[in-house]
Amino acid sequence: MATLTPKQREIRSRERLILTHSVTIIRDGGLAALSMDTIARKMRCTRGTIYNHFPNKEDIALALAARAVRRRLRLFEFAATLSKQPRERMAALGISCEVYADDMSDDFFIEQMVRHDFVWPKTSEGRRDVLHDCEHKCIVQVGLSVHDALASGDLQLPRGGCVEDVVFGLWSLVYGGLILEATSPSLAEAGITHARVAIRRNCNALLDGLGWQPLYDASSYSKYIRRIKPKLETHAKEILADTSEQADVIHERHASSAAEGRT
Amino acid sequence: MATLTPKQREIRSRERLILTHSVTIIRDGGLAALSMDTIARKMRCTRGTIYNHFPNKEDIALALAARAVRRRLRLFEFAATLSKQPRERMAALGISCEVYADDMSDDFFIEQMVRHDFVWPKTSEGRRDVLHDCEHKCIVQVGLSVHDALASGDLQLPRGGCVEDVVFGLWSLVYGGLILEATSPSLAEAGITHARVAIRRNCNALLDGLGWQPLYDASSYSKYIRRIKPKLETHAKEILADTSEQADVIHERHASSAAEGRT
DNA sequence: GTCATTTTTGACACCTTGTCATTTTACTCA
DNA sequence: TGAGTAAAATGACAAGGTGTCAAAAATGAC
Repeated sequence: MATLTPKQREIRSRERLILTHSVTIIRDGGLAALSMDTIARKMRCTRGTIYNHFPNKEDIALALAARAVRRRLRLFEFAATLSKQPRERMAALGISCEVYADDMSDDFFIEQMVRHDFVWPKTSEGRRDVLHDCEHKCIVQVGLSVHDALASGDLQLPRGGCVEDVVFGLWSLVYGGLILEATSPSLAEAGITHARVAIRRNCNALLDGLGWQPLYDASSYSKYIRRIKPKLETHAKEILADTSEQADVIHERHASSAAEGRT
Repeated sequence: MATLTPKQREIRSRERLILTHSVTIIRDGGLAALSMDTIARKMRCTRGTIYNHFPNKEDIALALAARAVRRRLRLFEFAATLSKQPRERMAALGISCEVYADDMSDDFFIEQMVRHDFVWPKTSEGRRDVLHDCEHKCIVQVGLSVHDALASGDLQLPRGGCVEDVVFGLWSLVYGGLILEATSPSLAEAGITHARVAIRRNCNALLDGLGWQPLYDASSYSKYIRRIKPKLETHAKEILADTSEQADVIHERHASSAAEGRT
């Protein structure tokens, strides 16, 4: 069972091919354009074949989302290595979100799309778990820097405050801000023309409000960002280029896939 | 043209009936359960009749969303009357968001749903404009309090900062937080069990970070919230009970609807 | 009560989904 | 190399949704 026949290898690689084609379809037609038929036509096979790999298109979207979160995690992990100072590391994590939304925008969008009522209820539980697991790890990663700040004394939480609340605040601010930027056409009209700048400033204001040392200093902050942003962008490209990661096969229509994929 | 025949009145009220039934359907089956067929069956008529009022189900959802934002605006406007002190007024606006998400949760959810790729592109431009207009007014409402704070000297913006950025920050924090609370199952798992408390604390930290006077004081803050939240809840109920607002008829299939609804 | 107008109807053509018996293909072993 | 078996690919199917439109029914004016 160790060696795979050519056919088996073809099938296995098709998993990835389905995802690749799906990304293309979603990119230039939105999630609405993704149908088993569209994919099948692109792959020059019939719908039935695709059903051998995924139980429905929602699960394909979820597989894409899972891959997206996995990539995001890798970017976060890299960002966390860029500085020893907790507040700088938080800044790096914040910027990595920007980079994620810009340089891995397909992934950024699919993550949102998958939450929707039309998609979420139809997805399979197993794959949902994979997604949650990665998400959790992302949150933990951010939490580590907050813990470090506490340990080093840079940050003192107010009575009743906890690490998770801080993480949640930054997460809301960055994610909320990016989503608003992406989906609220009334934003520009409301005078918010540089959402990114505003998000950065607001994150810093929040951390300052918590008394996180050293407090925000415009020049050293922007100097630091200028230094690390290119690194993050380069790393994002590397992550995107990395095709080594195995597609997580969960669904099985024929018993064979199970035997081949697990035991 | 001033007086309406019984038939005309029936047709006009049906618009509202469609929306009412749609809310019920969405509430206990999600937006995915909403189909022209489902509505027609509930209303004891055929799909064709509904097409006389709305060009597609997406526009029904958008009409619901527009009504939702209109209600949100009314709640905001009320919240703004609750205190003369800018920082207290900001708190009232923040709490009104909580009340909106809790006591007008159908409206809160439909607002999000409508943004989605499956819905947005299919909606009619006219109704999208109505939505944007209301949204804009909501933002302006929050902006007024920030301006007041500047005028009174309670707040001094940092070099390069602008009112809109502050509004955007609070908006991201509250909206982002509420959305995360509603859609991220990994939240609890990550230790964020009291999202509402966290959101409040983070908003205050953000305002403190900007130096907005008077700085956060736990006891006076919670005393204030205890005083105004019931008022907001009562007002929310009143808004929900108010059926007077005219459904904004935009779509017309028969020329008659246009003549009746506009000139 | 009749007639012109407007509304409602239901059948239509079209699309997408998920299933499954049947056909085709690939691998194994002689 | 060829036969047999196991697996995968196929395409036809039923179900269920959309949006349209000619025809039927209902309404209100006279």
